[in-house]
Amino acid sequence: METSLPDVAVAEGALPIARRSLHDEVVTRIRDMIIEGVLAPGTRVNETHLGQTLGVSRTPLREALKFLASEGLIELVTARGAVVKKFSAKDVRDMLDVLSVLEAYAARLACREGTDDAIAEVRRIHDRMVDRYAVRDRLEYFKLNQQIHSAFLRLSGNAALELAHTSIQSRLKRIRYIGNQEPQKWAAAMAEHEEMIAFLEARDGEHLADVVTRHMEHTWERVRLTL
Amino acid sequence: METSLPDVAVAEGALPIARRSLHDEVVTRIRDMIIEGVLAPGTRVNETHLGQTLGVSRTPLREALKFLASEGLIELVTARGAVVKKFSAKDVRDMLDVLSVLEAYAARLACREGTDDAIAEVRRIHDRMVDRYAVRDRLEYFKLNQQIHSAFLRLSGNAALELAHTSIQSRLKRIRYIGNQEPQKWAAAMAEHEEMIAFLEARDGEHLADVVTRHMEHTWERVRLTL
DNA sequence: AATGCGTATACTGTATGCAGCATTCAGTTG
DNA sequence: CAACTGAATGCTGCATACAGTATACGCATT
Repeated sequence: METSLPDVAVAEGALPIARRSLHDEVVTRIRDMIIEGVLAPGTRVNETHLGQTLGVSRTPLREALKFLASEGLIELVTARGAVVKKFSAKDVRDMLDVLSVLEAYAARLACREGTDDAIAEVRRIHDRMVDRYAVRDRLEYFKLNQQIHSAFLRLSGNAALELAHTSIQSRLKRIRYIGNQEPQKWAAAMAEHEEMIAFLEARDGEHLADVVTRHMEHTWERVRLTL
Repeated sequence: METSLPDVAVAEGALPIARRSLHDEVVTRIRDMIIEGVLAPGTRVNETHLGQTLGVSRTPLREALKFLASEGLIELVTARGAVVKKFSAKDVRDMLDVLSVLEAYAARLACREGTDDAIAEVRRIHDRMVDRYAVRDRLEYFKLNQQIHSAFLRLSGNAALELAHTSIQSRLKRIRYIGNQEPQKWAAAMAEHEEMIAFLEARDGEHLADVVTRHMEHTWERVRLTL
């Protein structure tokens, strides 16, 4: 027997085949539909109809709706089914306030706990985002922006914090996507991001927390007019 | 026609009949089972079996599980079903930290936004809790304690804050229930609650935030040994 | 005896069917 | 003509049935 050969065929780098369950797939699809505005707030979701659109039976669809209801994106009314939640200006303001509190806390943690590698990874995403900004690719910019926030939260090493953040973020996606239309405001947001990454690399938690809070305040100003 | 009679028979005071859907009922039942320890962490949930226990078919049961998964109480593994989540000491510590941040923020809001009536209501629950403490009724004390925290969060008037708090609180219920066994620690927790209600009534947000943070820190000390 | 393979069993994932409630529209009555 | 009642329709809520996958056990093989 050739000793150099491994006993079993194990592909080191190979990840397990990503087998997303149908309801998981459906969850993200419905989320996207809400973000894109296909499912407008206040809309009553017809299970049979939406099921046919997605090519899925009602069962996994219903399971997905329950999941989204727990996230607060959808409201379940007894015997009347699922309704896409409508957010008032106050609701949005409240969510941004909570997000602000969470991110400020995450900022301090990230500067303390984040590994150099992980911070470098955030920098890489940031640079890609700068590229997208340079050519004014709004959709890609938006996606990378979301990625940065997620990566940033992950730096904190606090899973509960990450989950709470993700839940609110998911509810706000639609609104944030609509906002940020004007070039000036976009540029301002970009500048803040530059500040943020600098403080992160300097591991200056307090200043980073300040910028993050300010950033969220400005997000409100960018967004409030669209409500 | 007798003019004093109302045109239509409308019962002013009568509330609409509370019709909870089955899956909603199942959600709370499963939560309770986890808190009581009937469903131990790490347990794989057998849908057929649990369904028979609750006298429910698999459909609403599965829907309830999806809901709880979104809350983070249960983990969904593809083709292997639902597993009751196991929390490490770090997980618990992290959750308490986030809770601390959220409650400190809620404290400031509550002192600013809470109506006198609402604060009086919290006081009433508090007094009932004191009664239960006097006779060392642990279960009732525990329930009222949870109620106070909920009522307190509601004072803030921020729904997103409340939702985020509830979600984490729900995950911690089991652990908090086990903790607080020792008379000394229980007494200390009680004393902190006295402080809290006093600052709330004085609408002293800063001091209230301090006490809340301290309270959470002590909760960790009360709980850490049971992990 | 231990290991690997194949089959059987059991459980999850999805689809479909049925019952009950909400909504709407038409008929009826004042 | 207006308002109310009642039936018909459509949708949700739940149960059951079927298909696909994981797990466990036994058998064969080395």
